[in-house]
Amino acid sequence: MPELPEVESIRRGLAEHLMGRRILTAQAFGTRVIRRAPRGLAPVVGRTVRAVVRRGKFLWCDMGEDLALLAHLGMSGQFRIDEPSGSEGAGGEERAGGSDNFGGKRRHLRARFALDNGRVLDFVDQRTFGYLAPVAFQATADGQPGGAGSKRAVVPAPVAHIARDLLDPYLDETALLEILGTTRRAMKRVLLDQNIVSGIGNIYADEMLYRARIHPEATALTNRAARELLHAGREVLQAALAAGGTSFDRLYVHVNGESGYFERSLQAYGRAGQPCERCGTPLQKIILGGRSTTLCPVCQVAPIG
DNA sequence: ACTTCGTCCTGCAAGC
DNA sequence: TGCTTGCAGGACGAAG
Repeated sequence: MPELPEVESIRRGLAEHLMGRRILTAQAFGTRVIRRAPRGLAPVVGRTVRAVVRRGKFLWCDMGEDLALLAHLGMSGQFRIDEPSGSEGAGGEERAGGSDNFGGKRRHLRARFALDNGRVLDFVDQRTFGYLAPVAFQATADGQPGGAGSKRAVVPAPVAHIARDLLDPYLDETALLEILGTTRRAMKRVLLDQNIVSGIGNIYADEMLYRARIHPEATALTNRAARELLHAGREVLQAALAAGGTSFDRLYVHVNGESGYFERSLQAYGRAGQPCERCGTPLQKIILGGRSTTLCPVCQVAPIG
């Protein structure tokens, strides 16, 4: 489940390989990957990648002339850049679980782009929650003129409602703290709401709340707790980002969906039943908003103002 | 207007 | 052993 750190790592890898590259051909396999692309992938053919940009878990190639190739990885989407089939070097495959056919049409291949440097960009996705769509740009609602030090942004239209993330220097932190302090929704729901703060998924939401010692069902936080949550959140994201930057191979834009993740440093997610690293209490698993949630029933409390 | 819920999809794990 | 069932997840549209 790629969240902000993973998507940012992928963005960097893509930028390295795609900047200035022209797309010669674009092919979608099946219709699901282009379900949000009325005209399919055709609009990007012949266009050149000017930049690779991210907002929350969305990323896109800026193709200039009011065109973006928008991508969401869903749960299992991967980008891969390969040499032309048949010319791959021997012994280059060392990845655990690397059972894909190399050179031919690999399993779960959803789209393929031919680049002007002879390489191929593949979009691979097992669970098909990801998608690609050539779209136009639109100004965001955030950064109201005169707003607190925020800057207007222009993003692909389908992303205009997505908030900035915790690592975004233009995040309106005052407004976010206000929401955290007054909301009547469970705090984990708020963290997962991409319209409030973006980039956080089920894994890092649990981590942030655990580290900030805040119960996932806590509502309106005290100012102190809200600040603590943002602080813990930034630490979690930055640590994961630092770890993710090291897992790149030359031609592989993405870490392997399973093994490449930053699970080593996770203290809450997926550890239900195991002892809390702080107090030894077995971590508890609950369902919140239809999503599995892991927490320490002793350490994590609902701050009452 | 606001919040919650159901849906999409596939592979793996657990249960009978 | 082989089958069925359940679970996982992000984001969106529908329903409350």
